[in-house]
Amino acid sequence: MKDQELCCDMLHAHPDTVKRVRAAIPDEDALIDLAELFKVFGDSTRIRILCALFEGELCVCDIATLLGMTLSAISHQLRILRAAKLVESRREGKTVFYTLADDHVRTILADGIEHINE
Amino acid sequence: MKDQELCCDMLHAHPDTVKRVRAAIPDEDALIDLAELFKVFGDSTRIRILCALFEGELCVCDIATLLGMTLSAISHQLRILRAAKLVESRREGKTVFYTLADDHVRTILADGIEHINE
DNA sequence: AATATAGTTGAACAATTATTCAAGTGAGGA
DNA sequence: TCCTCACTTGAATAATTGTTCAACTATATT
Repeated sequence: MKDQELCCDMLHAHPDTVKRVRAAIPDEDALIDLAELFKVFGDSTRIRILCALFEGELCVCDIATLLGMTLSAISHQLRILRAAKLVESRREGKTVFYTLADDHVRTILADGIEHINE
Repeated sequence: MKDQELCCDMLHAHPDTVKRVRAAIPDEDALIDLAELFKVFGDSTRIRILCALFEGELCVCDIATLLGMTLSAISHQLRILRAAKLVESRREGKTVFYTLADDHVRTILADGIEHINE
């Protein structure tokens, strides 16, 4: 990140437009959080896990079997999904079951699918 | 990606559940495309560009000024946004103006914001 | 034609990240 | 208590990716 003067001389930038738009953009911290959230959706393993959980509660071993991946790989991804509050877990004996945390997941994925299918 | 047998012995996996869910999950190619789309949203520079374009058409130099970044960096990101069909460009003399390609961008970002603010 | 400006592009570098491997929990059974 | 199973975790590695730098294109001006 450099000074604006070093970017280019910026003589061409439209000062009024820049001023107006700058006032309207959300603060940078909020946008970083937003990017972090979408980063979580930006991996096909995690998307596949979320889609699997659309059908209901699943244990880690079921998810691993479904995706043909190791327990370890799935567990690492579930950790990221948990941190983003997209999934929740409950233990029953030796088994840990995962579910979708809320309906935002469905909504966001549905919007994405809509954009692709046009 | 390994054979399922190598993942773990999978004796614990619930075969009926696995079978049912496997039938319901979209095919892998579609989910890879979906992940690619969200990957584009998963960067705060690109999110900031999209938010700036909410306010209307902007030239590359304006965007660079707004974000305090180089023309080159912005141009690289605009290329990715164009490839994902999230923005469109038109040239007017030496200047290239960018706009949002459609309303899906607004919808997807709004859903993301909603998830964060809960 | 020569120059300047707005923007694009390719290569290189640094930083991030998904998966693997090996070791570690925690719960149930013998 | 010892063992097994379901899962978690940390470190290492390979692949991906954002920014910079330098070179290039395209348009306008003189």
